[in-house]
Amino acid sequence: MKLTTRGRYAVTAMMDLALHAKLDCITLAGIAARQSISLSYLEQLFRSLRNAGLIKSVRGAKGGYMLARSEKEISLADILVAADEHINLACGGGSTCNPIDPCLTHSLWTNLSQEFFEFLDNKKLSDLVRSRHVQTMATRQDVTSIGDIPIHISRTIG
Amino acid sequence: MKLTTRGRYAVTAMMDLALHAKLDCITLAGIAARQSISLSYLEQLFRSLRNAGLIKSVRGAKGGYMLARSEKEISLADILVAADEHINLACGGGSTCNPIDPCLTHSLWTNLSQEFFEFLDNKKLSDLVRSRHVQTMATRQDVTSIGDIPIHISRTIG
DNA sequence: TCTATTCCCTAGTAATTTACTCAGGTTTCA
DNA sequence: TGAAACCTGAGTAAATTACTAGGGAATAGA
Repeated sequence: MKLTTRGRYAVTAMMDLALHAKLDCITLAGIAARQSISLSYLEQLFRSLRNAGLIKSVRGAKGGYMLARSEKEISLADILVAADEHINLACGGGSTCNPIDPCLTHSLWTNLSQEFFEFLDNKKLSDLVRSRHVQTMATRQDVTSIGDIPIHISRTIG
Repeated sequence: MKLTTRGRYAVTAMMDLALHAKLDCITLAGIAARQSISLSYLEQLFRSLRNAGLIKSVRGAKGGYMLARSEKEISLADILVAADEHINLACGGGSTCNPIDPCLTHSLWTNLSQEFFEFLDNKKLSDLVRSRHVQTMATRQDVTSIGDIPIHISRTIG
């Protein structure tokens, strides 16, 4: 049971938006630099987020992105679903499981998926950006991203 | 956020064990037939479940498998973890995230993983097999699996 | 109007993971 | 002894993931 990079990037990018696009829209290039995410990949991701109505875009020079609604009205579930990160543990519905003859665990997964969804839907973007850790990180990123010099530290440290 | 077939099979097979191996051990071939799972694949899976101490095996003719401990002492988390279905939403820890310079969402995923784990650890095998739906299914499978004729219904129905 | 900047879109692709199959063991009961 | 069952390692096709490439379209400012 894991999350793909896509889902993680989506949440990271949305938090970046919440932290930095308070008054004006911000560019994808900025997010890409701050969060060390490929620009092209982010572009694809942002199309999904935009289609889902979570963000709005301004085209052209001085353009960029900002949240389409308040931080309080965007949940983790909203973001993950928008990023095609379906919260669905259920069986695909192959020949071993169909409406007439469901598999032994069918209702188990259906119910669990629902519970997970509700859990994630109760975590709002506003809650996420409020944490101490995120606040510290955001300030640091504002500083270190000047000049777009990504800082890479070898994993062998520590 | 999804579960792989492996994790689903593991839970299905453990439920089958709980339902059918009450007094004596049961064969993998039986589980494979009842649950429409490939025998070879089940063998691999059962190796993991056995290594994790969830089931015990009896080799030789008349051999088979049974639960290694009580249904009440085996949780959904136990099964999923044993099946390599790690409950870990956290970032892999690439160059963008390390102990010194963690990514923006690092603690978020760590905490969420923990909450999901605890949730799944509270669901015991005994709870799962007690549901009405499972009881009905189990009885049906006892009957329909006689002669090992798998029943396949086209997905186009309905 | 031109040009740089930005979003927008489609298509491809290498690497990884998944869900198996295959081909043999080994152990035990009858 | 031989059938029934577990046990094991190796291989592999298909799907998925995490990107890259290469353009196009809209807009601000000169």
